[in-house]
Amino acid sequence: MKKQSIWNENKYNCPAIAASPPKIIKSSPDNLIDPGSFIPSRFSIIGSNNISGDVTSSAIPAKYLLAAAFASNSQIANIPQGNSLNVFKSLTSDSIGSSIQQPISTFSLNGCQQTSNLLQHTINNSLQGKTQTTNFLANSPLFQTSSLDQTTNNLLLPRLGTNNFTISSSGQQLNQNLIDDTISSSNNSAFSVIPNSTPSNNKYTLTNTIGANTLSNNCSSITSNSDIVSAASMAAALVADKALNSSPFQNQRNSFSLDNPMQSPLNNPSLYPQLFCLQGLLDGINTNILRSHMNTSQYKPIPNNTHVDLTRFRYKSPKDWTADDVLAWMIDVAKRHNIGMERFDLTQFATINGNLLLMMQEEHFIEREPTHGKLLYQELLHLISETNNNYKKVEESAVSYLVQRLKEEETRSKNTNNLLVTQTLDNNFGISRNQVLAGKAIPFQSLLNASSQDTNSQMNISNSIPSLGIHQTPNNSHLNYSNHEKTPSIIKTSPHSIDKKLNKTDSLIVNGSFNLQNNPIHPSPSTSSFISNQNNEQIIERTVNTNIQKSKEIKPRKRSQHTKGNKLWEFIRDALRDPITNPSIVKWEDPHQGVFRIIESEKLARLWGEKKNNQKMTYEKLSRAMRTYYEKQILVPVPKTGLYPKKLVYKFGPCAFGWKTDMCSGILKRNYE
DNA sequence: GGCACATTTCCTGTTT
DNA sequence: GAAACAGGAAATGTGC
Repeated sequence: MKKQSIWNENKYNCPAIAASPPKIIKSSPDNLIDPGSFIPSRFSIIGSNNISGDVTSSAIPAKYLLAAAFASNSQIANIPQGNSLNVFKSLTSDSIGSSIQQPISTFSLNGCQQTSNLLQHTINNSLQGKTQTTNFLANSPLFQTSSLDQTTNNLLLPRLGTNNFTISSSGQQLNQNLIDDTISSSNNSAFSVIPNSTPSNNKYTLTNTIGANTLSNNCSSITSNSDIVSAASMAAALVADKALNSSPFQNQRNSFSLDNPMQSPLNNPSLYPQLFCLQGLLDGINTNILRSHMNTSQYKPIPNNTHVDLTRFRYKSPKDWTADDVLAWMIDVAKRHNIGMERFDLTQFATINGNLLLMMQEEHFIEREPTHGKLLYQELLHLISETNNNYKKVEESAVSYLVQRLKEEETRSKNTNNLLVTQTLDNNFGISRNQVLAGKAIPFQSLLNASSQDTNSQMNISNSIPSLGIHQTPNNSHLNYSNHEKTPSIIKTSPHSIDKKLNKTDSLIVNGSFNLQNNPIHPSPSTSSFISNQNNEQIIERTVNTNIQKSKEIKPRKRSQHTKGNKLWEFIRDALRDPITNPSIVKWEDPHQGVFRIIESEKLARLWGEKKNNQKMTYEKLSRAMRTYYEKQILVPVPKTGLYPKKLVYKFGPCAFGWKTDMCSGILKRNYE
């Protein structure tokens, strides 16, 4: 008998459902995913709204279902034909209690090679999903409240005690084994199915508790396992909605409101096509597949502390990396080089933190990871080099800005009050005028520190700085980065002690600086310098702004407020974030490089015209305006190398911000102004 | 009213 | 040949 589902197959425009339920759904890029034999073991599904770019994933076929399950700390089981079991997950704890999941054991398999491929593919995609989901959720203030437990901070919503979703059912028809499976792990599962104590109407209630607010949705009957999963995916959609509601992207979304049932995912599945595909995928699966035969003792829940934030390392100096960050970095390397995780021995690095990593030589890497050690070493060198270049860029920008301003001031005040200029610089930046004019490198940090100490500043940023982890010195003179470290670090230890630890003296760190291929480079910026979110950017910008105003007391130059609303490039940037316009009107070619393409040029122009109340806007005019951005470095020309389409492709430049967090845009923005 | 700014409009010439 | 690109020059709307 065909199952009656709460999801009407004809109701949704879902490719996976449109045809008869597929037994096997091929999934790009490797066509390896077979949902018929590969499903999450729990209903721990993180929903993904169709936000584009670097915010979250944009598609959830089977692989993302798995990815989501993985991201939400669910175990993943592969149950091939014959009900044999293949489990892959493990914990590799380090001294601080963090851990990372990776496959450790495979049991007898049917179709061994295929399963192995699936496993690898899934792990890769799971990690990818986790990163993206984390990125996405991390942008929501919802997850940044002070009530977060330290041990779960930066983790996904469902891991938080006050943010649990529960699907509580009052029905009798749930598969008892299914209930057993899910209820036994309800505390760790994002979405749990819990039988209601007063069975009556075969309904389940989707309860979303976030803080003090509880929202309940009464849903239809559950008659199959896939109904449960569907319900979980709706819960996932609600998670996404909650996150979006409180996120900076809320204005760019096309979503639903719980207050308006007609906009709920139940009634508007086109907004959540990925989620609504799940049932279609799972309809092709044996309904008894959901671990109903498993012994739960084989399937212990993963502890709460098993999440690793796979993006955090990007915002830190390598020397500040924890062991988790090191592992996350390795995963990133593996992903970028298409190295299967099962061929990447993470355990050998499980207790290595950033400091130790920086002390390791190539042979240490190779020792621990014979196959890819060299690659890891080179990647680390590259990262350090890149990091320092970026840092240098900020410094240079700040310095050149100061030089420019100082020269202006000097010209202006030559006949008036030369002392003022000197005092202004000294007071505001803690640096000497001669130092600036000599083009001497000035630690960028000193700009922040000096400014934050200026009690006369129009803007008090001192409260903001600690929140970013920036430590201030009592002295506003030239700054030694090592003064700002929270804890004593091995970086400050002598080469001798380094030698003791690794039996080598030649490391990447020498006397507080990264020593890169015998070329001394800039000292490592403190952790704070690597925090590159928009808040920081704004603070940097404000800091410089404040100082600009101070140094231009004669004639303050205020920031332009001439345009109504967004500027053109901001409009395009926002369009790239909006699922309504991305990818139909604009889309990313390479979100990491900031390369995007205009798909529907005239439509984009029309939208821009609507925004500016100008019905005569054309792409020709819009593109002319965009070309003015080349001069300002908001856009940079895209090389016509054949890498990208030759037409309608643009690239954000160093002075564009917000398309991807960056640390220097605030400074550079001021600079071109 | 003057100014700065961010486009907008129009144009010619070039490249894809 | 059409569409897009490039960039000069002047005009425009807005906010200060």
